[in-house]
Formats: sequence, C-alpha cells, structure tokens
Amino acid sequence: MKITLDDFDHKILQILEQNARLSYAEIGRIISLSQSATKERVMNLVDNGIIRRFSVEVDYRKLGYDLKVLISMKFKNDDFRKFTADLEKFPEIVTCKRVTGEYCLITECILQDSSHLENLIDRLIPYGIPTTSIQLSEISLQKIKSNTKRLKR
Amino acid sequence: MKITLDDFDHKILQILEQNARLSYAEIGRIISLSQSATKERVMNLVDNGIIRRFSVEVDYRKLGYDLKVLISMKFKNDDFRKFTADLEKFPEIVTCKRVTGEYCLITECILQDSSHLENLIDRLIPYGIPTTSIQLSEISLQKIKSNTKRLKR
DNA sequence: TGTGAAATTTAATGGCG
DNA sequence: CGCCATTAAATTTCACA
Repeated sequence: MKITLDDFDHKILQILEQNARLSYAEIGRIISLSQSATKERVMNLVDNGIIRRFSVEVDYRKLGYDLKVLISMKFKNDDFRKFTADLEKFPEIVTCKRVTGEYCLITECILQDSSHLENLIDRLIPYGIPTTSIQLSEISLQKIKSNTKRLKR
Repeated sequence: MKITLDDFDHKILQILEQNARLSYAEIGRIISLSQSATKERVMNLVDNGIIRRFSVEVDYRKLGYDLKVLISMKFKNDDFRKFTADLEKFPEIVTCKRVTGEYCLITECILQDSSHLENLIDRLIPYGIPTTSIQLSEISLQKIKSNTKRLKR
C-alpha cells in the first residue's frame, strides 16, 4: 500500500520532524490552515501509520555515554535467534538491524567508555563474532519526497 | 560534562520517547508531579541539551519507500570530504556516520525500489567504493540508564 | 523546587459552506 | 475538506511555602 501526500501533509511532517510539540494552532499558522484542519491532517497521518510516534532525540553524551559504536555480528547455526531473543539483556544496544551481506546483524550501541565496550564484547562473544567500529561523528538529515495528492482517512 | 538525572527526569524522558506530544499535565499525572514542576523539568532537559529535539518517526514504507539499505563507503585520498560536502545531492541518504575500521562511512538510505538503488549506486561511484547491505528488519529499543541526582538548570 | 490559582491559549467537537 | 464558533482542557505566570 502506497499513500501519497499533498503539500500540506509534507509541510506538516517537516515541521513535526523539527518540533513535534508545536500546537496545531501554530502549525496551522505556518502552513496557512485552520487549527481544526491541521489537527485532522496530523491525526490522519497518525491513523494511517505514516507517523509511527512522536518521540524525542536524546543527547546521550550529556548523560555520560561518550562512546557510540557499531557492532556487526556473525553467527553459527541459529545462534542469531538466541541473540535477538536475549536483546533485552543488552541495554546498551539501541538499534539492531538484520541485513544481507557479510554480517547478519548490525547494532548501534551507546556506551560510557572503553571498559564498558570491553564488558559488552565479553557478553556478546557467547552468541557470535562481533566486529566493532567506533562512530566518530554523524551527519543526520531528514528528508521526505514530494507527491501531490491528498491523504485519505 | 556529565549531567545526572533523578528518577523524575528519567521517567519524563521515557514517557516523552514514547509520546512526545503528551501534555505536561498528563505527564505530571503519570509521575505524580504538578503541571508546573513537570513543565519546568522538561524545559530544563531541553535547556541542558539532553533533549535535542522533539521529533516524529515516519514510516517511509507507507510513502512508497519500500527498500532500506546500508551502504558502506571506501574512499581514496580526500574524496571522503568531497562526498560529505555533496551529501545534499543524495536525498535518499538519511544518516551518514563516520566510523573506524574497514569502511570510512556507513550510510542509511531510504529507497523506492531496486532501480532506485541502482541509480543511487551509479551516483555514488564517482566518490568512492560503495558496499550495499539490504536491511531486512529492525528491532528498535530505547533505554536510558538510571542515576539519582537532580538535574540543575 | 514544588504547589496552587488566575489569565491566556489551545484542543476538541459539531454545524455549515 | 476546510472554516468558524463553542466548550473543555492545557499552558503560562506568579505568589507563597
């Protein structure tokens, strides 16, 4: 199922990506639409599942997590399933993607320091073979493409 | 600089990660704190830069972007800098991380289909050597560790 | 820092072009 | 689909503990 959005919907998404707490009234002012119409469109975006959720970007460095790494994992047999079932045991793993290619999984981990990393690797080794890359910096860009039709509820 | 949060702050962050549009009144109800105190804490989190921004998670599949891939890049000389300077020319690249290890950059790309991928690879090749992994699925988990001190403005 | 109350703004709903 | 008007709820501000 592919849903096409009109310009209003795209503008709303762009605004919400930058500040998801803006009032409907204020969003409406920016895009020249009434409160009620703006609210209805936001609710349509949520109801259609285009907006998965309203969230918050946290700066973990300020909380003492100064080390961000990508750990790629290789597994034998079905150890992959054991690992994903145990993911809750690894609070430092923030995302876990299953991918094609040399590695089975690529995880993003938020860590305090290198001894925290060492500890994590020790806990990963029973499941498979981890390969660690330290994330030096990140450029984050959010973009949505334009279509021209109105979103239906 | 490391900032420590108390239980109220942690609960607020957890709640906002799940629904960043909840009213201060409602958050306050959940954590048993008044509207005004809750609002002040959220504003402190923002002022301290712990909350980078309130955002929205978009389901791109519903917008016709059915293919998500990780593309790792190798570069010669300083082609790496040319590429990052030109990132705006690649609207399908959503994140771009500089990492240590075999590859210089790892990018996440949101694509419509395999011909879109082919087109992207053609545009990447002038900069460096891309290696593509298709993202089959993703498990996303947000967690914050507990400390016990009060956040200061 | 937290609470409670008053003034202002926003959200939610329903009727109408 | 969008606008306007009405009622309910939330935000903001401030005095006080």
